[in-house]
This record gives sequence, C-alpha cells and structure tokens, in this order.
Amino acid sequence: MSRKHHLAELQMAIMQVLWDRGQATVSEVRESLTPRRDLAYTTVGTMLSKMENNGQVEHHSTGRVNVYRASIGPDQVKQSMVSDLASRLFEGNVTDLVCHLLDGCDVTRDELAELKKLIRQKERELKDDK
Amino acid sequence: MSRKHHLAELQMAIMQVLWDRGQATVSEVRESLTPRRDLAYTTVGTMLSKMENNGQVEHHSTGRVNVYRASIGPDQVKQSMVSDLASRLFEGNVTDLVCHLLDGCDVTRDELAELKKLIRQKERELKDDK
DNA sequence: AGGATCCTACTACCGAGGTAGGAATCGTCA
DNA sequence: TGACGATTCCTACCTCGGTAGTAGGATCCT
Repeated sequence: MSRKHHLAELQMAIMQVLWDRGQATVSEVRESLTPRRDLAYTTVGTMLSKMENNGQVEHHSTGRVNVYRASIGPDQVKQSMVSDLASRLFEGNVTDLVCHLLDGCDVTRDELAELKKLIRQKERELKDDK
Repeated sequence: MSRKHHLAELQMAIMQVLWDRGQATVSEVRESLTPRRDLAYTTVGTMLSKMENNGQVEHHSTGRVNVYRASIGPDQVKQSMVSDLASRLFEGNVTDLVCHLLDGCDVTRDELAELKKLIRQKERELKDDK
C-alpha cells in the first residue's frame, strides 16, 4: 500500500479544492482557483481527467455535467509526501528534518509551545503502546 | 535569491555523491551510484550537464576529464525543499507538518528527546533576538 | 428555430527529468 | 603505429506536469 501519492503543484491546488468542497464540477474548481491562477476551463478539465487516470480523483456524471471528488484523503497524501521527503533528504531522520524546518521558517513562540505539547502527547502514546 | 532549489530523484542522488566526496568525475559519480542504480555512463554525464545548466553543479576540466562539484550546499537545498513542502501542504504551518511527521514515521523515544532539546534551544534563540 | 453558452472529449505542444546510443577524441600500452 | 578504453558531446526518446485549442453535443434565451 501507501502508494506514491505524490502531487505536483497544480494537482495539489485542485485536491485542496476538492477536499474543501467535498465535490465540484470543472468550473467550480476553476472558480476556486482564480484569481491565484487564471487557467483556461479546458486546462482544469484536462488536469482533472489526467488525475483520474492516476487514481487521485474520480467522477460521476450528473446529467451532462461531470462532478469530481477526491479519491484519496488529505492525511494520506500529506503523510506520504512528508515521510517521502524525510526519507529522501534525511534518510528518515525526523529530528534533522525538524531542525531544518525551524531554521528555514519563522517560528513563533506559540508554535513552539504547540510543538512541545505535541511531543509530550506522542511520548504518552509511546508509553501506552509498550 | 533562495530560488527554487528543487531537486528530483536522480539529481538528489547525484548531489549526495558530490557533497560526500567534494568533487567527482562522471565515472566516480556513476560508481557511487551503483548498485542502487545501474545507469549508463552517458546517462550520468547527461544529467550532470543538465544540472550544470540549472546552476546546481559546476565543472572544471582537468586534462581530458571533467571534474564536477556541487555549487549549492546541502543545507541550502534541504531547507528550501522542506519549507517549500511546508508551504505547499500546510500553508507554512510548521506544527501541522511535524504532526504528520510524527504519525507517519516511527519515532523513537530518543528522537523525541532530541526534539525537545531542539525546541528549548530555539526558544532561547527567540528570546535573544528580541 | 437560431444563436449564444456551457460542457466534455480529444489532440497538441512545451519543458524537464530520466535514460541511453553513437561519433569523435585522446591517452596508453603492446 | 595501431588497437583499446575512457570520456565528452550531441541527439533522441519517453513520461509527465501544465497549458490550451477545437469539435461537437446539450441547454437555454428570446
């Protein structure tokens, strides 16, 4: 399992729309994308059907209109992309990744606090599993 | 600056070799890649010169032989790829990313401890900058 | 009914990553 | 000197993301 759910730029944007709305027609997707991206109607349509080929989305026809929805969840994708990056860049070493993350982005005090909470929680989980 | 230092699969592997050895000829790169990848000599050469076009590596000729070395550092690349992913997947929210990271990979107690230390250190830095 | 609209399906094209073959070149060794 | 092996350079090809045009069917407006 755990296929290579790798999504490129535009594909990611489209999935986001689909996840947000549950389902959408081509024009709805297109609307949601503008004005960040000003794409031709056909561009979105084409991308969607390519993505259907890849198993990332699926559609059913309502009357004349194709309604698309995501066939994989956001967590699935995010998780696989993150751990993919982790293994590609840091041989799976999580700490290293976070280290670069903290240096690269501007982290706020709040986020740090959030992180600490997360770690504590994870520690508890580890103890429980044992 | 800080351009999109995005590296694909093979490119990453090649860079890794270059970073490890400082510099290398085409055949040295090729050797280091096998047996994980069994590539033709020319494949590596082609990739290298494409990468030179992208400004990722540079070469100088010693006698007949081209010696390549990376023109960007590992930290530069890693940092830009990580923060790129963060912004693409989580609108820059670091906590979210780490959250998925912890769920997706198997984290050890040691790594968690390491993480906590990292965060504490980062907190200190934030205070100092202020 | 006739035109304007909307939509899908099909086709095309570009650039980049990835892969490799062939030709030309040069150093070396028998 | 001539064959051999290592190397570079050029070209080609495939796949995929991204972008869009065209054709033709359905729908709607008046």
